Amino acid sequence: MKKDINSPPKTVASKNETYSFFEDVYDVVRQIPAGRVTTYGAIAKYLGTGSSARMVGWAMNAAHVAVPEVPAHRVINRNGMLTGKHHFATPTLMEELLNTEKIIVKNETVVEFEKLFWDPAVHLGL
DNA sequence: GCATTGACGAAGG
DNA sequence: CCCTTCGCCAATG
Repeated sequence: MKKDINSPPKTVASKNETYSFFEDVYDVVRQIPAGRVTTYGAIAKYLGTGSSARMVGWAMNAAHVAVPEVPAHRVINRNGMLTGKHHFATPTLMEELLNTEKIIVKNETVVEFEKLFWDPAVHLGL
C-alpha cells in the first residue's frame, strides 16, 4: 500500500498515526479501473469498518484538492446514486465523466451498477 | 467545549 | 415496501 501523496491534508484524524485515513482512501479510489464504480461503504470496509462510510465521503470532499486528481466520480453510494454530484465543479460534471468511461447514468443513478461495481476488498485481495 | 452537520449504511416501524 | 431513526467519526460553528 503506497501512500506517496504530494499534499496530504494536514488536518488528519489522529496525530499519532503516520498516515491519515484520507491517504488510504485516495489510494484505493485511484486504483478503481475506468468504467468501474465502487461505494463509500466498500472502501470503508476495505480499510476496516472501524471508520464508517461517512468518513470516506468526507475524505472525498478533500479529494478535490488532492494530487494527483482522485476519480471521485467513480465513488457513489450503495444505491448506485450519484449523491456527491453537487460537490463537483458543476452538478453535471460527475455524470459527464462517467459517460466518458462508458458508464450510463440515468436519473442520478448508475445503470447496471451491480455489474460495474468494483470491490476493493476483492480486487485488491483482502 | 458542546451542538450541528455530512459525498453513508444498516436496521426498525 | 417506503420512510424514519440511529450509529460512525471527524470537522465546523
